[in-house]
Amino acid sequence: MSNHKQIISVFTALKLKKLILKKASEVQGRSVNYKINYEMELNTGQYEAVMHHEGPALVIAGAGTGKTRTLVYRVARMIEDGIAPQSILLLTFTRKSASEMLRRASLLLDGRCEDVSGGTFHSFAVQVLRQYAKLIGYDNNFSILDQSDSEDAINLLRTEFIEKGAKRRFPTKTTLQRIYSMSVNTKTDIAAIIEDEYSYFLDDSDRIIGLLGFYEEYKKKHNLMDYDDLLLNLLRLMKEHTSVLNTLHKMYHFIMVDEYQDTNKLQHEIVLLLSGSRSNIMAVGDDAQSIYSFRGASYQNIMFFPESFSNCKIYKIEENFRSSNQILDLSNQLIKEAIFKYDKNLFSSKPTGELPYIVATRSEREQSEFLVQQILELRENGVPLNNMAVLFRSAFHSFDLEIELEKANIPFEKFGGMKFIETAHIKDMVSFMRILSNPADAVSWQRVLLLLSGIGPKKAAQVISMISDGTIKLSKADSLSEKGIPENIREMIKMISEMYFSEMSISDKCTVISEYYRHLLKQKHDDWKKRWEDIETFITISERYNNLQNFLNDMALDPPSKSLSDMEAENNDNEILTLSTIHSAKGLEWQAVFIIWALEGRFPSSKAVHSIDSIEEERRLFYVACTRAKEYLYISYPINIFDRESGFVLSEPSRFISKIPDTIVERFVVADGGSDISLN
DNA sequence: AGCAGTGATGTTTTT
DNA sequence: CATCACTGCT
Repeated sequence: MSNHKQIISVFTALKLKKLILKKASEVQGRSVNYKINYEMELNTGQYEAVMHHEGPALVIAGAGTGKTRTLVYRVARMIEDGIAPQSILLLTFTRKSASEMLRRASLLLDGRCEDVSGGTFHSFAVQVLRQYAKLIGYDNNFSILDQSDSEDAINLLRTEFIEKGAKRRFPTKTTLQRIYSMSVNTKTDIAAIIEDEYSYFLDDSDRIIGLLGFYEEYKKKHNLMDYDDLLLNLLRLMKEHTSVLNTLHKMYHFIMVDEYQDTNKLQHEIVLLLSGSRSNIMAVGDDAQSIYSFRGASYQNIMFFPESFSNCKIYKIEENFRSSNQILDLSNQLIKEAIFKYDKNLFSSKPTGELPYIVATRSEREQSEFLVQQILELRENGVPLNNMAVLFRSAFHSFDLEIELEKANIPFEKFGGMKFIETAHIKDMVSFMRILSNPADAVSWQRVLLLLSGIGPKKAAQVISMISDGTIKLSKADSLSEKGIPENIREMIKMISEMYFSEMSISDKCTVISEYYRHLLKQKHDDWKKRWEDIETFITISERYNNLQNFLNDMALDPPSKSLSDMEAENNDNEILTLSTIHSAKGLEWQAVFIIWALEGRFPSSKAVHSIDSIEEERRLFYVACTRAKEYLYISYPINIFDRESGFVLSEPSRFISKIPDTIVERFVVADGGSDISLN
């Protein structure tokens, strides 16, 4: 968003504020002539939340109770009341869900709804920081490190901290990054995190703390922010610069936060500051669906939300419009055993449906075969493929199924797991582009320099330090020959310099870079042809942008999740089956849902069984999975699976389903029926 | 000194 | 299957 536009929106917001107050006072007495008949279209719980006017509110909305609908109608209602769209801030978990809500609100009312400010906490933070980063010692063109960039940066420093000849292994870059991120997001000392969660690294504690301290300096020096910094620095900006906070208060008068159960301490603090003395804040969420504690989220945020304000209204929405009573019985049963929760019991007025199935198969292959068969059968019975989903705990759980689906010619789209943007070749391309935006971006330099043969960490570090101290500058003239730089590096810097000063469009720059990159790709990967297709997709995506920073923001915060083949499939909107991790399935619903690998050791994951808290989280995850289903729910697990990781044979069904009474589920065992598999 | 190739080792979930 | 740590090669 340009500066200019934001200033205008501040003025419109200010101008309309008087209007709001007048209207609101009118509302108290008699109802305004709304275009939408809210009372008719919503149930009581939803209606009350939609009509909530000013002051803090918490909406506890169980799964499938029309939480999104409530938010959509509230946006429409506020705009009907004359509130300036720009002064409403809608913070959501993904950017997709923000734009989807605003789209629905627009359909409901009119185009003004599209002007509501919205996005994720992270994208909101970037918007603000791009304007004010200077105030806290960053350049406005800072680069955003995603998780793997952050790991790479940590890895650079890691080697220096490894003790020679140590008996135990020093934590990997992934672990280190996780410790750091957890420490930031929960506002806890690194030492405490290690003690609680990584006690086997206790001996390395000092080294880890030292390393992560260097990591922080490194980021500052090279004008880099990781995901956690975005929140942290936004908070700093608001705390240390009242002028910024005041500006934000002038801009945003009403704040709504979706999926509040998945916010962490930093985000909660941001919300508190942002809502200011007006406290026009509405938090919406469901404590039973809190599934992001590994990222520092805490259901306590929602549990204790009312305590953060003096007069917080609480609305509860419990009527479920999604699932059959049979599915709800199972879900309620599951969550009944949870330890901490707001009391709630979902009920549905939907007609009676089938009992959920729990199906045991003898092998993984058989589980896949059973699914294929059942999917085809449902389809025969009129359930389209895009109304079915297969959900699983971890992305790799679907590998075997994917093979079977391909054999059976069932088109599918997978969410979660490895993303387009995370593949090495796309990361390489993004790194080149990031350098064009922030030439001090050492992480990107490191990445692209290592692509060259004969260049390792030492040489790369040397070149990078020459870049940061100005010995090497991006310039139109080739001034590197006298500095003893190897030919291939000179060539690369020359190419980058040309692009840096060029007036070409973003996609043209991408094309030039990709042509340079092609020979490196061929050298490195045998399957370069397949990867090259992805790069062509990347160029196509870049055509949509005319601002480099926006392009890079989106690549870091809202990357395209699908690879080329999936994108093509989407265009001819044929029936496509959804495969998804449960985390990525949040907020979605299907007529038929399959949950696979409901096996002790897989789900709950063997990594989660060590603590009550993480088992509780697995339970909520299972709950989320079940409540995605409208009519049909199939839970399956193979037995007698050898688990390479633990060296054990996994043979117990998931603890979450083993205690479910037989009156509310139907249990099956798969057996051979001639050449076919049949249920009995 | 620093790079690249090789065999052992662990593998959740995402903005 | 990718990452790590070691070792031999330049």
